[in-house]
Amino acid sequence: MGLKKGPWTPEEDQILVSYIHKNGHGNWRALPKQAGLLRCGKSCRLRWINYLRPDIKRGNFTREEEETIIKLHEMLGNRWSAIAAKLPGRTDNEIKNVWHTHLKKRLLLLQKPTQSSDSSLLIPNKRASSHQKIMKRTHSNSSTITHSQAASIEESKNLMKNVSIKREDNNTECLETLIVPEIEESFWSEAAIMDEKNTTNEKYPFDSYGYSTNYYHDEEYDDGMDFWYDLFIRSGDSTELPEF
DNA sequence: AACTTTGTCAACCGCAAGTCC
DNA sequence: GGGACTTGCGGTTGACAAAGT
Repeated sequence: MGLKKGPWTPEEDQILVSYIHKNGHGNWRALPKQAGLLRCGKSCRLRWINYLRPDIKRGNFTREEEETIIKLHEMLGNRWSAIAAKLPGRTDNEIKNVWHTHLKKRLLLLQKPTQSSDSSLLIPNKRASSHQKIMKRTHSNSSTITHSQAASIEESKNLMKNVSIKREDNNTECLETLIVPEIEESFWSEAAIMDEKNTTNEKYPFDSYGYSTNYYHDEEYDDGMDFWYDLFIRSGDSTELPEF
């Protein structure tokens, strides 16, 4: 009762930091009362662990850190604290956020579709609009299902093949339709081979993580994932399939 | 320019494990 | 042994900013 919630103010940060520097944090539950903070102990602990600790590393994750997260997640699953233990200065919360906002989508885009049952993750929302434009020409060949139906289709079905996703808005029917093209098998195998060999050539200005290979830079793509996204889309249309 | 949608990330919540008495 | 309390973890939420319409 009477405890504050929500974002911490600089003043609260200052109080917490100076208290811990002076007294340590023996008992988190008792700490806020002793320090004069209107927060629960849990909130104080979280703020210290995730933000105020002196050994916290700030700034974007490096490529090496991202690769480490991907590899460790492959081995450990969602054990964020265990993953964080291998990345000095990074917190489990931060790693969890990076995974959900960047790495998971990146991997899903490059994974074989049968490994995912959640079609909503196959296409980053941010790109839905341009994707919609690109896909209009294939519209006539597709059947239509609702988004929720698509999400519940079992792994046995290949969601990437001629499935359209109907979007719903405030219970109104079908405002727009997204069509996911059939992907040539060669797209996935080629991407995997390229990544394994760390190949750099004109066909692949970016590796599968979305980083520039430095050999070639196409100004059309300011983001390596745009390159892969376009390649992904084009590979579903044999008339525009790049030279695999 | 106004409104809507989407992405990001700090913070919260519930639960399980650990510790103390 | 077991109940009360504390700590730590992972999933989820919500505020805010940026991007899109």
